[in-house]
Amino acid sequence: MALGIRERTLDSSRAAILEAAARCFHERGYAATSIDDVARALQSTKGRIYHHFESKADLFAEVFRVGMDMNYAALEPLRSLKGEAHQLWRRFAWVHVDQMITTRAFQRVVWMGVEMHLVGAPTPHQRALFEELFETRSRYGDIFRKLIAEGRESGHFHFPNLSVANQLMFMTLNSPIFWYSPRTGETRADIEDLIAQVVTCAWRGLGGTEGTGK
Amino acid sequence: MALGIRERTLDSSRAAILEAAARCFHERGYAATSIDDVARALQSTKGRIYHHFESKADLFAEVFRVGMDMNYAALEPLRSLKGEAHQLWRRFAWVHVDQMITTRAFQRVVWMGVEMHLVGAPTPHQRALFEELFETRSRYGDIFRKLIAEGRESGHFHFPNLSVANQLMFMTLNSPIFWYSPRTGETRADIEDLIAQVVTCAWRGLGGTEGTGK
DNA sequence: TTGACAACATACCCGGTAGTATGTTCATCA
DNA sequence: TGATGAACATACTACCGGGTATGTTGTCAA
Repeated sequence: MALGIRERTLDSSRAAILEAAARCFHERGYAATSIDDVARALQSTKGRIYHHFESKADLFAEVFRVGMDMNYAALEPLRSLKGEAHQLWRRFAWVHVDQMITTRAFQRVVWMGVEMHLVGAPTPHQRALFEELFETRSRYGDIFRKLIAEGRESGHFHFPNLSVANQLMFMTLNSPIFWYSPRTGETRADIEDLIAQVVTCAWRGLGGTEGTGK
Repeated sequence: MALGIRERTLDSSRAAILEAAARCFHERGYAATSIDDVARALQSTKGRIYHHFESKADLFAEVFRVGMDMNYAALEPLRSLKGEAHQLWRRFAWVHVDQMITTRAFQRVVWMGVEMHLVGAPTPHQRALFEELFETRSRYGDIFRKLIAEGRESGHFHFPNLSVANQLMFMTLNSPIFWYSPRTGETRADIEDLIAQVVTCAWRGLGGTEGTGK
């Protein structure tokens, strides 16, 4: 049975709201963004948003979830790859940085969510929701943590403390969400050049032996 | 003439407010922090804060300024040093990271201020004030930018794009404001160990030749 | 000692915002 | 074709937070 207009528009309407919310949260932060702001960005009104989302915190959580889902989806094709950890790391890191650039509004929300922790989640339901999202985010981080730990054991990475190295690595890989903004006339090649610089910087930071990364 | 109680307490009272404001902004962000929050942190009331500061934005700006002042003050003893750029960079970077850790609440506010740009500064007076602070921050950044540019020319650093390298470097050096939190029983040696890891990571990221940094 | 003023505390105002209650429209289906 | 409900828009409420107006107390100078 073919989908009716309702079924076809529902997801796209939700998606449009999430997109606008991501942009607003990205630009102004969570607290400084009002639901009316998001509605204005949609050329719409509050009613539409509250029809699809229970609360502001819930909307934020959904943006967070979508952002994480996009990350997992982007990494998925690589999960089955076999090979040395440090080489896998480079491919994973590349995809991650690509995500940070191409979906940066959502990724910024993920960042903000991790930063905020449980501040501003009054109801138990919301706390549980966020706990679950943090868990998801944490498992995502573990993918990379595991790779650099293995890379160190195999002698391809060199750093004294795993947790610190992991923090510093993610800082570099995530950094485009703070300083990247699209330039007019920018090509895919320009972006890939940027990605390469970021990945190389993180690679070096991990003490990766020069030249063997690519 | 000896200072009266008023003169002696004025600065310390202002300083206490700035300290509390820095902590609140650090923990909850600018928009989510109310003046009452800061007052509560001081075991005090709004009246005290508005007696010393014109507005919330003004208070924030002052915290920003103090943070930047501390950075400049910390670097000052090194400004007269002569030597090769890449070696100077390491000493400057060390001091910078130390600042990020030991005065992280203020430094986080500086970060937030740069992030917010001019959003939420409605009056021309506030805009001008923030413009000046950004200018100060920008000049501070130029100190490092100049060093890594010279270090590249002398063949000690290797990176394709100066602006990108500068961004990535600062991301690493600033990162403790996001992930560092003091541990119980932590010694100065522990902190210096941390600083060393951060500086080394940034050094490597810049393509610094291994071993010559220390 | 007393007037003046700094350094607050208290009480209040008002605009903005999260959330709700109530229309309104239009597709779908019996 | 009329009833139903999804997908909104509109109108409203309650509250919070920035800012102000007005006490209150202690200090200092004359």
